[in-house]
Amino acid sequence: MGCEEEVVTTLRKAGQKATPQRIAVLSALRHSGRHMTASELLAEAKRQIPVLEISTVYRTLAAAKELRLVGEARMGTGEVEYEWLGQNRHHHLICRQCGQVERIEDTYLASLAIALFENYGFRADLDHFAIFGICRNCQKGGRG
Amino acid sequence: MGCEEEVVTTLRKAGQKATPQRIAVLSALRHSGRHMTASELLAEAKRQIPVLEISTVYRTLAAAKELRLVGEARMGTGEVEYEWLGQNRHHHLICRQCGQVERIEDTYLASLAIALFENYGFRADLDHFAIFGICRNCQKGGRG
DNA sequence: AGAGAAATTGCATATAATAGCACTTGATGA
DNA sequence: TCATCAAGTGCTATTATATGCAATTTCTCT
Ligand SMILES: [Zn+2]
Ligand SMILES: [Zn+2]
Ligand SMILES: [Zn+2]
Ligand SMILES: [Zn+2]
Repeated sequence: MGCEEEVVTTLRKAGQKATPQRIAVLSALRHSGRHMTASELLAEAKRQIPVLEISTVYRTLAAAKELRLVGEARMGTGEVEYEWLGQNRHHHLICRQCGQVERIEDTYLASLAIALFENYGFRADLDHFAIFGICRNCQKGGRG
Repeated sequence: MGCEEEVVTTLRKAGQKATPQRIAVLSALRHSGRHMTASELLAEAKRQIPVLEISTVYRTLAAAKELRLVGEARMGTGEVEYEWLGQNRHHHLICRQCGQVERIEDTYLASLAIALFENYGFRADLDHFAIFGICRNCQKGGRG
């Protein structure tokens, strides 16, 4: 299934409207396969919808986040980064010193979710975490 | 040790200057023992330093966060909430449906930190997390 | 106590993100 | 196909946070 079709069916299934604006923004994000900021998405989606407004981009992303289609993370740059999640879940380790970003799979956070459910009955949505700290290299005194 | 003295010695030990502005902001936060927003802290600290500016409050909090004296968390309200950490570490579970906030001790996140260190050599700073999800009550169909 | 360097502040301004509101559009079903 | 109506959009205004810079203040050293 292509980006557009998946976006359209998912929105409709959730009782939301599949507008050209949303389709343009979300399929741009899904298609890129990487983190993108709201303004990057605006620039990209404007190629299809020239009148598109940044507020529509934000509202689209907020709605898609509710549906857990996209994840967001503050990676330490000024702007929030968004990413298409679909079924997959992953997280990031960010070094406070050298800025290096490492991607980690969901395993570690998944076991946290299990522990929280067993102890608090809380069903945690650990979709896309940014975890700050010091990387292996910088601990050794390296500059990363 | 009172709020002010602890703030002063910690700042000096870290090579930072203990200005009246910082002392007022940080000891207000420490003294309150709860989450406070930047504007609440401005209002409180202005009682001592009437000329205090909101930008100074933000810069003070950013510096203290670097020193890991204070934690910040986005709890789903519009504003970032700050809290004095000192030596203690805790986290919060926030229900996306009813808004209930539960406080959890550091245990769960501490074992995540251990796993990340063993597997990636990454020393994670899991100071003060806000974890969103659905609480026990709301899962049962309750309104929380 | 006083000089000097460096950090910090106030002020003005910029940027990121959100919200209100009137108008438009997509989905639904006759 | 068309009427209906809630959801979504553009536009504007607002809020929260960050930054540049000149003036001030703290700390250190003498
Ligand atoms: Zn990611
Ligand atoms: Zn590093
Ligand atoms: Zn807290
Ligand atoms: Zn709940």
